[in-house]
Amino acid sequence: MKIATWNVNSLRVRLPHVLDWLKTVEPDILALQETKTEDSQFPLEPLQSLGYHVVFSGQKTYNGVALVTRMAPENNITDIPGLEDPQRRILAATVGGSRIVNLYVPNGSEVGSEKYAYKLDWLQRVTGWLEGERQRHPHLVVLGDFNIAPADRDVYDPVAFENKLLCSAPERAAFEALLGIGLIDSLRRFDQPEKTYTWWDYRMNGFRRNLGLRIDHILATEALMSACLSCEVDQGPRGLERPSDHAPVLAIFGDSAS
DNA sequence: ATGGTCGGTAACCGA
Repeated sequence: MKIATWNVNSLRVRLPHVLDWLKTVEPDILALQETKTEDSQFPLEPLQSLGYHVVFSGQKTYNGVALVTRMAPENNITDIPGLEDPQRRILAATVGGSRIVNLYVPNGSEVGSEKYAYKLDWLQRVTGWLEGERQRHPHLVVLGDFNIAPADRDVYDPVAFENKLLCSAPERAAFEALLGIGLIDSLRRFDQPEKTYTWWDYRMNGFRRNLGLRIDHILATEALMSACLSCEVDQGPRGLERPSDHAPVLAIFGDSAS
């Protein structure tokens, strides 16, 4: 079973990349963020024609999440108790017996800003809800754009980013709290190339110079992780013409998840 | 040199 996450920064612009990637990699589940598409405008048919089910929660201009799945998604959720949020950032579904939670965590704008406070509050509320999800679903995957680089090795210049957005102590503590409910950072279960990142700023030739951060993650419960065979970043799509500023992250699970 | 580039949408905002 192949499970992936990809912030596409506008699904309509990135649709050719997404379709090519689905054909090449053939994931069982692909979680998309920043679709930036109202549900009435969602490009459903091209994805369905590849044999996928699709559920989505979008809005105009900003945010938006989707799940592209081989097996039919069940018990879909786009809103959680205790979080009245018009921003479309959460999409959970049960797929093939596993609970899949796709998150587009708020960016936070700047440490100390109103958006930063919203980010931390959002993370706290979502983590509280996920604790219940973890109890209800032994096979739980939480994946998406977390907008948090968990440690200094996830940052191309840790000194410059010290206590800056995406790296501040409260954000990293929020990420640790998420792991604390019983989730594992799948990429760190495996050896990775030096300086493995998932996002590179469009400016400054960031990708060519590998000036990146690792802010997109696939977390899973130990019951699933014990069957995880690999997790890696696919930098290929980031090098295409008109790329997203994020690369997909892909985890592969064997059959023996128990 | 404290910039720079995208996407969405129509002068800027958000990332």
